Amino acid sequence: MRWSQMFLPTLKEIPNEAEAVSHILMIRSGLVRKLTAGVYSYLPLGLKVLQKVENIIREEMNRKGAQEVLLPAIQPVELWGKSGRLKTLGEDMVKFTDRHKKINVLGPTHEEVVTLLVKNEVSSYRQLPLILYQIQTKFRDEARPRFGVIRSREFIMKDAYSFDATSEGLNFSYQKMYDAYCQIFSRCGLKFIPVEADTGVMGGDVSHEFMVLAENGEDKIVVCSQCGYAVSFARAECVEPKGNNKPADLKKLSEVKTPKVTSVEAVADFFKIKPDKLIKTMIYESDAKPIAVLVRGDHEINESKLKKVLKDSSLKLGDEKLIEKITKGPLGFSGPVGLSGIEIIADYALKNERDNVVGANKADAHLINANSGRDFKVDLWADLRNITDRDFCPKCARQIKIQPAIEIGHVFKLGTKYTTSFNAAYLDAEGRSSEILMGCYGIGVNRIIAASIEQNHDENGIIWPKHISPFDVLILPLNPDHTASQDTAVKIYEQLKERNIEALLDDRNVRAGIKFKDADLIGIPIQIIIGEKKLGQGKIEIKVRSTNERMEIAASESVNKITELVGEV
RNA sequence: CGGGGCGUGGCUCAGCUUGGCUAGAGCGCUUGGUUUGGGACCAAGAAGCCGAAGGUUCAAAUCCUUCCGCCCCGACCA
Repeated sequence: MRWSQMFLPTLKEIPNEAEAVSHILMIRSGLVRKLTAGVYSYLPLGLKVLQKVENIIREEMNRKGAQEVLLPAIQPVELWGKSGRLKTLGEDMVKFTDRHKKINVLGPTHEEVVTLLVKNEVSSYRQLPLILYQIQTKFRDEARPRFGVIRSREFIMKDAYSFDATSEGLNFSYQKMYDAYCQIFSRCGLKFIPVEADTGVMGGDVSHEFMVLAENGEDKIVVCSQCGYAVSFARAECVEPKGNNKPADLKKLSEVKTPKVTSVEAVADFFKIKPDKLIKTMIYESDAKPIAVLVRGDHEINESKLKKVLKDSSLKLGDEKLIEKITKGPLGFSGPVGLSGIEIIADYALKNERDNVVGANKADAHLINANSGRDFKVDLWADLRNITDRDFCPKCARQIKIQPAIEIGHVFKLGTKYTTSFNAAYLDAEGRSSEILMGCYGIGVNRIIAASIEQNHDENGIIWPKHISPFDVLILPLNPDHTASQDTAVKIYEQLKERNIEALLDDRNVRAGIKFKDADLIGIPIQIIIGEKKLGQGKIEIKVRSTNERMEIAASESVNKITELVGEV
């Protein structure tokens, strides 16, 4: 491709709309342009990268025996009512009413559609296992699109679905996809970490996320630099403290007037203590029954852990009315002392706490020196909170780190969650009917690009890993008026083309400085620099973008040398 | 959805506090010339109903009201 013919608008300045590095660089290097919040056009250079990534994905998926399909984006809303996800996905779904007054959704994901398809076509164990995948645009009306293509409302996803007769089969399919993902991300040149993950609205029990550490990530993962243990933040286990020894010299429980002091910070401030001496009491509603949940003042309740412990996925935080009914006190003054007719469940971290401050269950009052066992009874101890960076690794007990990351892939063992809703069953060799076991596997294709840039850039621009670079080499004849330079450049360009090496020829009639700056910005791994003086000595220069390494070689040998380099860099 | 910021040629921004003459700069673009290894220089140009609507005023980019859009923080989130 000749640059002068290419629609490749680069920007010198940092666009007003972008803050994250990958976002800034994607716009500056002419990969994408924004249409509206969370909606982007891909320009030729951006599309080339996208296609490279998609091809890697296709190769690895096909290698595992997955078959490509293309499922519809327009889906009747009833399908979503059937699986119960109309509610769970809620506002995130893009809906429209057609001329027949029927409501449709633009697919945010395709479990429903694919399950229905398979239910209708598969009825025997002989047709299993089956893995189907597609690469297609998904729509989600995100509450807050962010960081360019990292969280957008319209994005490209590779989604795959496995169907198996047995749980061993599901495990095998899951492992195949897991391995394919590692292969794909490695080939894309990403440093990634697979972590155990929460299943969220997808359902199922086992799940792994593939994370790329990046400053502008929206997710958090917990990593142990000692033993390498890594988990998603939501799932990270907090270790139960050893022992449960309350000394005998506990202080006396007493009430203190605390007018209008409700928040943890305010209470800590009022008593001039650290928030960790407080116990937060939250009233939840579980299976229509209220339950009191206690965590330390400086900790956050992790609702998905709570749901698991209580085996209740419909759990929700109680409203003001419920709190008043249960505690007989107003919101902000709840405490465990004197609560009756309600189960109390407490976080492990409170086990070794003593003489804490708690709400008095009446307006404008708190209790000091409250102690579990003596002043209130805990019905169940459990791990109920989010991990913090002061916690220790559950595997090796060293200090952990919490780091921001971008989720580029997620795999789930769904089991029968969808096949039950859609009654998708098969007959086994004995003629017995069973539900099909499913797995689902997603990759955020656009995110791979953003994540790659987050991970591979410098102050001058992008540095593409070789397999997803839009071109293999960039040829820069510096002086547009110097015929010998131009001729040499064109010759190299043509010869590379014959060898199936993709080159971009910067034949623009602009000054050298502009070519150099743009070259570094768009980040093609190998730059072939053809200058008038050096060419006079029969030499051209090669610059490796990632290392900044420069070498001079004889113009006559350039094509061989470049071919060699393309294989290496 | 809550909090904050912003909206002025294609891009980055000044002007707005304290209303006033013809709305500015740099980059980019067009034409001509000089230049040619890290975002050149000179000259001449094209390009804006100052986000939209309404109001106040002799007079509004500037003040007031409403709306729209974009970005950031949070809530939420395969």
